[in-house]
Amino acid sequence: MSTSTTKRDQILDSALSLFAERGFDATTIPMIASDANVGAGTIYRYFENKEVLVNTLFQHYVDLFTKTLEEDYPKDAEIRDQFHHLFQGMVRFTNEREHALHFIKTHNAAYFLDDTSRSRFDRLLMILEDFIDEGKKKEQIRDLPSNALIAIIFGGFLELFKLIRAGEIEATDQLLVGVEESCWDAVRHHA
Amino acid sequence: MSTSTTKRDQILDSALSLFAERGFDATTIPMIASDANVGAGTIYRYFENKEVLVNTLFQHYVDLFTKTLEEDYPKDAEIRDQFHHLFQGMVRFTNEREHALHFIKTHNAAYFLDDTSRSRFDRLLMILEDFIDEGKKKEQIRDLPSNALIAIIFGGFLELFKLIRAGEIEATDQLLVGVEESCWDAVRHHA
Amino acid sequence: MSTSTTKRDQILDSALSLFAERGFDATTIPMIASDANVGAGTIYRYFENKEVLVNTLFQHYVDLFTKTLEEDYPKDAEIRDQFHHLFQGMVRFTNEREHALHFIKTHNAAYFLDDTSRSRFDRLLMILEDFIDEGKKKEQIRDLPSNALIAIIFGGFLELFKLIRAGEIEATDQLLVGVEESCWDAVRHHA
Amino acid sequence: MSTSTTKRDQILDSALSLFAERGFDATTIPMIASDANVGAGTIYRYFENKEVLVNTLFQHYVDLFTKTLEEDYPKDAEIRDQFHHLFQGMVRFTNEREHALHFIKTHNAAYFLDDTSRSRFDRLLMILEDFIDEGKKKEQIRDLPSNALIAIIFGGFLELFKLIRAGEIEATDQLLVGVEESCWDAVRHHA
DNA sequence: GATGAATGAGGCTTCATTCAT
DNA sequence: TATGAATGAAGCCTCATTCAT
Repeated sequence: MSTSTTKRDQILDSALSLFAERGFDATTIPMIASDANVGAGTIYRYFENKEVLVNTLFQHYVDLFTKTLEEDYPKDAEIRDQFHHLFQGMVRFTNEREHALHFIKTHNAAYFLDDTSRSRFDRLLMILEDFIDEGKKKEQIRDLPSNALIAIIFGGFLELFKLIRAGEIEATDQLLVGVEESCWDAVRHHA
Repeated sequence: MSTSTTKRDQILDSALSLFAERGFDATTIPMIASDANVGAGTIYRYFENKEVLVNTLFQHYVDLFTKTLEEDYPKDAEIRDQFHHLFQGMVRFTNEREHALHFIKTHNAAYFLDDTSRSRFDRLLMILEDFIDEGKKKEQIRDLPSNALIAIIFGGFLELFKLIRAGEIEATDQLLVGVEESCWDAVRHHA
Repeated sequence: MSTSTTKRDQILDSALSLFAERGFDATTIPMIASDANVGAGTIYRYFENKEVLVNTLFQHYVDLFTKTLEEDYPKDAEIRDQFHHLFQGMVRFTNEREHALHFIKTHNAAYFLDDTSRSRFDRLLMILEDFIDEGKKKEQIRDLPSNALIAIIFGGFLELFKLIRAGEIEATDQLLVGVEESCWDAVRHHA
Repeated sequence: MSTSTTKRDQILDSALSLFAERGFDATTIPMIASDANVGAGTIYRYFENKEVLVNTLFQHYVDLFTKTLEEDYPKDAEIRDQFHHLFQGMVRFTNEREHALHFIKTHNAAYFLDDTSRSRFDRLLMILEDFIDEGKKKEQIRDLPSNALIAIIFGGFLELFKLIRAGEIEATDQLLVGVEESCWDAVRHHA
């Protein structure tokens, strides 16, 4: 009856926090094992090696994030409402999985990512790109390169959540409304 | 007066590029030595150990960046002009020292930074904070927590320069003007 | 009375082939378990540990080989006929248990053999020694140290069967007759 | 002025004895390091990994043995004299490098040998094969497959030297003369 | 001062062995 | 009795650091 966490999940959870906090290279297998309360050898029953573990994790959260953004996406709504949907998605995803977005952000260009990981990440970017491109066509979004605009929102948003995680800012609704407005002003077309 | 690069500087230069490109943990001392054309042992004549090296480097570039932002700061000018000064500073610093800002960005929360490094980095943030706070007092900057606003500009700006360094965007003047405008719109008070 | 192979025998069979083919150290318990179609833990119901398993196996086949040589040994026949009996024993034993003699050969000086294994092996050698000694007394076998002569026939014979197992030579009757003659000429007293 | 043994040679020497005595898989790098009085890491300055070490060693001694057999080979002499030359070569080689021939013998079919090692070993066999083939043409050597005859001499000889190394037989000149005669009788054509 | 050979602690990974089911 | 998931000791190998030259 209990929502028993499997060992595999414990390992993935521990790996996520540690990779997010210290980075892949500074995180050792014994660290993950000890944090997950399993023997070091146990990790190898579930993941062929450390790189497979990090790629599995990366793909899992990139896919989850992608799903979060795509779910109930208001295809026919106003650009501003679509932006709101995406922003809310980021917020919700970050709240549910404290470290996931930061992990994705800090590892998306890493040398150890395999082709699958890279293409999953590209798919994620494409969602944002499509949104930006449509907004530009409707002249509601600035005429700057799409990836530049993505970088600005994504970068700003994540840097902000680092502060929230560090406890330096409290994530009130009011703050989030303000930040959303700020990010929107960064990308929207100003008359 | 001589322009001859000292061994110490060669080491710091090599360490900067390698740390920026691969990260601290994935960079080995022999890699730095070989890139700097010195023996591995030589590094230890100038730096007690790898952590001292990375902290020295971090402090050096944080200070240099701080100086760049402070130099000729238009204390009495309009907020918008002050923002322009800061933004130009970031651009200039990034252009002069290709890897420095990226290195600072990717390592500013690392587990191996010592107290001095952390406080130097805080001092850097304080410049931005002071600017923000003054702007808020004059009601020309949004009423959001200062560190939140810093996160947004800093985060967005750096994410953007990652793309430029990766060659995915060309850093034309026009682009920079557009990005500056975008960042400014993110923080300024909208009527 | 039943011919059903017990799990214990399946384990011993698999261990024999694997030890013979790959050697003790390169053979893992999971390999043996999987080849024997039993769980890895099951092996430990029958054998205290890997060393006990290999010693059990070694003793089993050394004893079997010993019995093969002793069975119907023509005590009162000519030396040449006794030699023929021994040689035929080796051939028969090798044919019946493809890997057994090779396993004995490659493991008879191994670091993990216990005293029992060593003494059983000595007993095997003694049969050959007795034969040699009697032959020397009758001046039908060369005057060389017994163990030297055993080494020569044993070594040569086994090296030959390695080739046969590797498929590099076909074990025709004609070949075996020739080899027997060759080995006999190596040990017999020449006028 | 001293014939200082280099560390590389110390490592090779220790590896040779240990591989010969325990086999490749049962020999650990720390064992080799400790026997050679070097740090474990030092081994990796000279050999990329354990497999490169064993292949280097194998090739070195196969080549040395090959050279020993080829040197002053009496091309135009009687078959018997050629046999004497080869046998003396084996004896000399074994005396000079106690473990080398045994190492070659026990590892020549190992799974970790690379192509170079295999082809060097084939070259060694070819010397023996050529001798045998010529002898068969002259009807002075038995009509048995060449590799079978090689196996018989090689196998017998090595088994014998195992005894000598173990101290169970003393390698007097008289013994060696007798053994040579025995081996010769094993391969020669009998009227 | 400068070097790079040498070291050994510590990381990744395997596998003999245990034990709950 | 049989299993195989779990463990952790130990093996291979890397690399920060030392030190003789």
